[in-house]
Amino acid sequence: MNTTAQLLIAAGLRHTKARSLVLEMLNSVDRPLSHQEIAAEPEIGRLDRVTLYRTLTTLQQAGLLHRVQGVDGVWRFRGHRTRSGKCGGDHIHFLCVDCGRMSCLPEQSLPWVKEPDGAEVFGKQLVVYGRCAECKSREDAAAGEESCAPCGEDG
Amino acid sequence: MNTTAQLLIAAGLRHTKARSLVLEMLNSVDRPLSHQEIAAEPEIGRLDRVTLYRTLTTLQQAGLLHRVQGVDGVWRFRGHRTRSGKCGGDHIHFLCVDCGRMSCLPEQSLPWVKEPDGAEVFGKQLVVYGRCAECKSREDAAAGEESCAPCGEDG
DNA sequence: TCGGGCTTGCAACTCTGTTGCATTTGCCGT
DNA sequence: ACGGCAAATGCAACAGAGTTGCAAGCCCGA
Repeated sequence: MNTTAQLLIAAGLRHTKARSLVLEMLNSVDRPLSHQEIAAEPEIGRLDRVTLYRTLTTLQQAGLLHRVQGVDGVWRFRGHRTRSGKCGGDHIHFLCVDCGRMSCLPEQSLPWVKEPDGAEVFGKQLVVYGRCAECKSREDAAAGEESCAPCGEDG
Repeated sequence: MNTTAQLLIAAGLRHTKARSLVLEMLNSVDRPLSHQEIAAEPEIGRLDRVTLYRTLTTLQQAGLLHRVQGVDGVWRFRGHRTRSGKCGGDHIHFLCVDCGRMSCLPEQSLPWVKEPDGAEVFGKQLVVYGRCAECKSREDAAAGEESCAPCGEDG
């Protein structure tokens, strides 16, 4: 019995193939992955799309994952217990709008926010978006051929 | 010639019916509106969906609007020049996950964020989500009939 | 007024995510 | 080990946001 199975059982969930695969994968990566990225793993890609969505929801509700949404409207999931230690998700995230990869900025926590009068706050998320170092250098290298203005948001 | 037409022309855009209607509406409301909410206006609802999407994009790129995305994945647009003054969009937003209304928290600006090494930042957005005062009191009143646990994110 | 080109409308499509239902499977008690 | 049942999975169909291609219409400058 490996750690993944233990985590599932400890969370009061049944130990199924889908859950093992997904949890195993998300706990082995140090950034939040989208449904698409997760399904790119051959083993997981063989699962039904719906099963994957439901598995992710189940694991998240059981407290084994957290999820963040990018400015592309896509949810990304990350295991709480990754190789580099625990990750509670309570920090800023960076999304590259070119390659779609999201990364955590764990040293920068979320600011305190005063909620509107009478409102109840469930959560908050701060997403910084732009171009990651890899995409930037790739595009800078190709800039000689054609200029492509970065389409800034919040104009 | 009213102010809306002047704004369009000053931005280098043609003065068309669709753009006037949309800009007029967004500049008369003090919170960001989704495509759906904008199309609920009878005059605007008569426009084609695609036209409305394209109009919003055009106005945003021309710097007359800014847009924010909620945790529901839907973009919301707000005019820069509303009744209550200018709004640059550089503040925290609150989204009610019950009624879907987004509101600005103008007195709370976004924190400074250190971008990852080598990355280029286009923008950032901080969205706080929960239940607004109205929805909360409505649900609290109905709580006697059936209890509905708020499904917390980032579990 | 006229014509070029930007804008709009229409149809079809993509992508993310959800719902209902039948089938399969994990798991617990025997 | 086995049987039953609830939970999990797979399948089909759907919903909603947003996009693309193309033809028709409208703005606006000449």
